[in-house]
Amino acid sequence: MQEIAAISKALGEENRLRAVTALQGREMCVCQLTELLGLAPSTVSKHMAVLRAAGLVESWKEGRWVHYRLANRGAPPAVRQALAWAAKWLQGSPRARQDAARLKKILRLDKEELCRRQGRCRG
Amino acid sequence: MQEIAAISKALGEENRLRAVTALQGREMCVCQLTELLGLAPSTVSKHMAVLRAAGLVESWKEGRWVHYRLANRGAPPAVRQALAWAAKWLQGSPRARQDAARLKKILRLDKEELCRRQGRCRG
DNA sequence: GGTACAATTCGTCATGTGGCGAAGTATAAT
DNA sequence: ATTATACTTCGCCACATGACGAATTGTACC
Repeated sequence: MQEIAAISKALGEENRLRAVTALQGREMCVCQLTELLGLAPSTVSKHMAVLRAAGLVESWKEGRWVHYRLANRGAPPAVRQALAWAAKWLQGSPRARQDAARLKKILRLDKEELCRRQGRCRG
Repeated sequence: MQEIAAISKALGEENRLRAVTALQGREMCVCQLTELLGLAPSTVSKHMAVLRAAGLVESWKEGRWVHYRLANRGAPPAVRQALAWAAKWLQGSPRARQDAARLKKILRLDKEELCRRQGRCRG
């Protein structure tokens, strides 16, 4: 029951739902998610930690970057079904559409430029 | 997206999951739920209000009693599917089993006796 | 080694949430 | 009308959570 509660709780927050939706069909690093969500990196990191603790996403390091993807393959059935549920009903949501448009632009930028846009590279 | 978040948030709490599980296939009044969950009536009432706001349960008055049932019929598909998901994966949970056993006994008592057991009738 | 930098962790704050008991509301019984 | 009672609302408290910036960590590049 705790596992089901953890999954539900993880999905019970708008910004995390936005992240999950953005990860539909692609991998993203934290800096891309940060740009999309418009939150501080530390905040995004915490959100992703919640999603990972619930088993909804998995992450791995590649150089300095940490990539996240949905835990579709090899995840418990309850998790897969929850993700499918969220994806299905968020599809038409205005917020999801809006994010999808912004995401397109973000994915076109390379990471250096992204960083510059966030104003954290001019040390 | 807010609706999906509200549904998830409502299900993201153990006692509310217990209530939803108990309502599987039956209606219950608040005093029965209170006995099952072992919480104060006011707390149970608040939990049920959250579930109702998310569209997961519906309630109606019958005399002094307020009955709750799952919002299966006529509810939005996202709600029905969420309830089905929760029911499916809570089935085997130890907590759910334990509650099911206690629930059997509670349902055998009539409401007067229930009230007496809760020690709120000896004004 | 030293610097740059993506990400996380830490410290802090404001707000949200779960819990209770007391007070209030609505309905039944006397 | 008065009392009893099933539930909700209100007021309060302790704790959880989302947000940020600062400090820390791990990795690449001089």
